[in-house]
Amino acid sequence: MPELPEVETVRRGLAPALEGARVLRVEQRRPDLRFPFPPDFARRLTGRRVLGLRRRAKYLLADLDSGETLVMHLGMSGSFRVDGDLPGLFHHPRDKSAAHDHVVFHIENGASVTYNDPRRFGFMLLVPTGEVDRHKLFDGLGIEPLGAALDAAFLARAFRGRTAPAKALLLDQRLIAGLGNIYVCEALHRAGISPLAQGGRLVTAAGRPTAALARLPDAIREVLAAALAAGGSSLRDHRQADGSLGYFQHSFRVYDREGAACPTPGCGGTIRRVVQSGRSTFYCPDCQKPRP
DNA sequence: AACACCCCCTGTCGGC
DNA sequence: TGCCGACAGGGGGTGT
Repeated sequence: MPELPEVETVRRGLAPALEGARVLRVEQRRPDLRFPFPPDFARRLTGRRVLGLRRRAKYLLADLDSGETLVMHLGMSGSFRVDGDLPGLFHHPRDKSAAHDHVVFHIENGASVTYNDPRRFGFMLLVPTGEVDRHKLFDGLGIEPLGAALDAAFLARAFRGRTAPAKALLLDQRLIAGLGNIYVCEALHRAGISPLAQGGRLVTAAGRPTAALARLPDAIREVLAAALAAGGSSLRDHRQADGSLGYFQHSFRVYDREGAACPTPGCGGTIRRVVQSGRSTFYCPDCQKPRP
């Protein structure tokens, strides 16, 4: 599920249950996810109050009154479920296998927050709050794609001289942090840029953004904003924390649409699927330039 | 340094 | 119906 719009949607769903509330009890049902849980994981959370729930890139950060921050990443298949009768929350069916309910946080307001992750590519860490930015995972992270730093000049600096394809550069979390396979494909289509184009070809000899590259910041912002407004994308029945389904997948223009007509007005092309760096890329060979 | 590839793990889906 | 390979929203690690 989780690229920036999905993680932010999860954050918004969990915040009412967690922010300002105290953790009464934690069930940690296995020793590890992608990585081992931190030593004394449950004990270090028990009795702690959650001061705030933040997001950085695709990470969720729960700042605790102990001075530690619970760092959570959802990997490919992680999701949270909130159960309880807290105002603003509601029960929803446990439609995912309880065999993959790996962590349950019992909150003093009567809610419980369950982390489910079949593939276990997600993970949880505890890091001193003041050291999060210096942590190995965060130190090299790139800019937030919805922040003011994303503009054509930034992309020109990032892409200049690079031979890697534009798709790979946009997926590189050290440049821009938060985009994933879906929204990179969607943003490149909206900007009319081929995912196969070498990054450096989108920058002039003088280091200026080409016209195509100059369209990319708005394309990224627009697709992320639209996805956020839709509550993210729900593939394979992934649910938001409150049990509802995001619906941006109905607005995909290219992702998972191989063989479909390109939605660009007057284009007439057909969406293609290719593999780049081992992952599917969807694009329109007719309106995404330059052609490979 | 930059890039390509493999891997982690489970579930699902399409083809035969 | 059953089996089997391909593939899935991420990203860390390694080899060239």
